[in-house]
Amino acid sequence: MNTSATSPGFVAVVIDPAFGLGLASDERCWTVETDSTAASLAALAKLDAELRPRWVWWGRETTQLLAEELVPLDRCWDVQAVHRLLYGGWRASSAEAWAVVHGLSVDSIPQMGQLGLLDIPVDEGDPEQPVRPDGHLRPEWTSGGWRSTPHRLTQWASLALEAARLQQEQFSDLPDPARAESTARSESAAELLCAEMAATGLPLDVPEALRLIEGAAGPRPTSYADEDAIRAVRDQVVLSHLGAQLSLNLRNPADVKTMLNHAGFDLPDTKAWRLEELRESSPLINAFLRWRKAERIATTYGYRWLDEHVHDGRLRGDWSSSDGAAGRMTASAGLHNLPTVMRPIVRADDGFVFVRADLGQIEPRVLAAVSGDDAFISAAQGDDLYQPVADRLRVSRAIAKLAVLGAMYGATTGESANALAGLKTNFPVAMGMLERAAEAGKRGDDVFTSGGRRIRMWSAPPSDENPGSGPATDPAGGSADRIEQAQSDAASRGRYARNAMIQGAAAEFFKVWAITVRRQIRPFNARIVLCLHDELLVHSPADAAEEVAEIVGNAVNEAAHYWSPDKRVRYLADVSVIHRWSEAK
DNA sequence: ATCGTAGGCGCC
DNA sequence: AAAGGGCGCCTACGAT
Repeated sequence: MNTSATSPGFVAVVIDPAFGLGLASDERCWTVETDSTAASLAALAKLDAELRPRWVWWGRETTQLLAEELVPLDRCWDVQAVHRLLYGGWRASSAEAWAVVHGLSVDSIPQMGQLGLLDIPVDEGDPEQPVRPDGHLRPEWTSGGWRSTPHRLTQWASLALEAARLQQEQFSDLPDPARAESTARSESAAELLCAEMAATGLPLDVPEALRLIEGAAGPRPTSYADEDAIRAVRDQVVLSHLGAQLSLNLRNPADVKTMLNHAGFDLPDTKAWRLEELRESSPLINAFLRWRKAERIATTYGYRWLDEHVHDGRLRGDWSSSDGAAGRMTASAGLHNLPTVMRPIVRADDGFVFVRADLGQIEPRVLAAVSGDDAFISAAQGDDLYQPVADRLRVSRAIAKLAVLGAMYGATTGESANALAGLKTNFPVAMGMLERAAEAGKRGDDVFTSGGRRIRMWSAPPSDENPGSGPATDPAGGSADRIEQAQSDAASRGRYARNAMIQGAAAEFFKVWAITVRRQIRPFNARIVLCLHDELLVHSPADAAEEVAEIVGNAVNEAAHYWSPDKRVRYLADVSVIHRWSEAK
């Protein structure tokens, strides 16, 4: 099927800050010479308005430049992001994407530098050509050589174009090529959004952050000795509950187990949820749990974190539009796991507010949509999905919720597993879809999300291959153990595949929502500053808050229209206008 | 010294 | 109510 009549044509672009733009379309290659990055980006924006193409670029090196100046582009094709969609996993270099679309093994990708003694010398051909005789991209080019001359810029752009065309062709192998291609477009725009979030940063109230850190971790240490002393004071609060002068390290779980043993508690591990139940009955455990909270802030979100990741009142980290598992966004620098107690420090600038929104019950709703289970879809038509499920199963809402979540996560024991039988009889289509994914995973077969993302499975390494791997375990490796291990690996792959169908589909929906918001809030000078799996935080001028909030809410319906395989499923967003992140419900 | 793994916890 | 899926980041520790 040819969609080129209705969709904009590809134009590939590479940007060299010193020189200008290298461009390639199906008809021609050309350059736009400029004397600065700003001029290059201005020229690009002008071309975008004139040609209205779908921009093709290799990946990060381009999106980073665009994001720094916030160039307002929307339609794009990010070869590295599309590669992750097609191929799965984290690896996403240009050389890798190139190799895969050309059917070359990624293991044969040439590296820069000396030839190893055992390497078979290959014909490297003409260094002026970006593609080697063996078909791989020349490493000297991928590592920056592409920008050394104007001619090379256009060559490099035409290769990006070729890679994109080949990626497009590869979608024809998927069950729904048109849908996968639309995922490729939204994933590409999400990558651009990620680059913008990395450049913009999350506004932080630094004085408040310092107060909070001091409360948990004590004053900023002035020396290593001082740091030790402060730590000792923190530890002493817990250790003082132990009558004897036991020498133990609270940061060593084995020591903690010993400590609890002495106090009369025999526990398999020291996980917080397990200790939580004993909190009331033991001042020691209570003190220890409080210690762990403080220790978390002191070590992960303390002064070092502030110094390393917060500058000019902005918390900045790397953003990736799709992690290696199911395609959720990831972020570093604590952007995705800031403790709730620290959320008050996320504060809008003066004259600005946050428009915050989260999707309600998104995972079961996408399960309804991607499975096409009529009974489940009908449960997903109202504001609450779990109550209708509970009514059908004749159980409480709490049990129904537990069962649905358990079905998506692959729970095997407890209450949720008990209720699973009810789900299977009442929602056979949805449960069957999950079951099939789990079976494929157990076999080691890749599975695909609704939008066409490959979920790559792994298999247990053959145990006689590398006998010495792993920590000093029994070299004999009893075969019963091995079988048990293989079964446990298979079960683990089953849960992984099962969950990836849901987590991945929810991530696809979320990204369509986010990029829709990104595009529509631009005229109001508002920006997305945080994406958290089902939650969006928009930094908006205060006087535009109402309009931005309306856009964010409406964009859910647009995302549903664009993405959802079933239009009857209802998607909900809770939207609020706040000054600090902690004001969210 | 440096590396990989395990246990743990933060968020969803 | 039970403890299942994902990620990043911390410390401790054993192997190299």
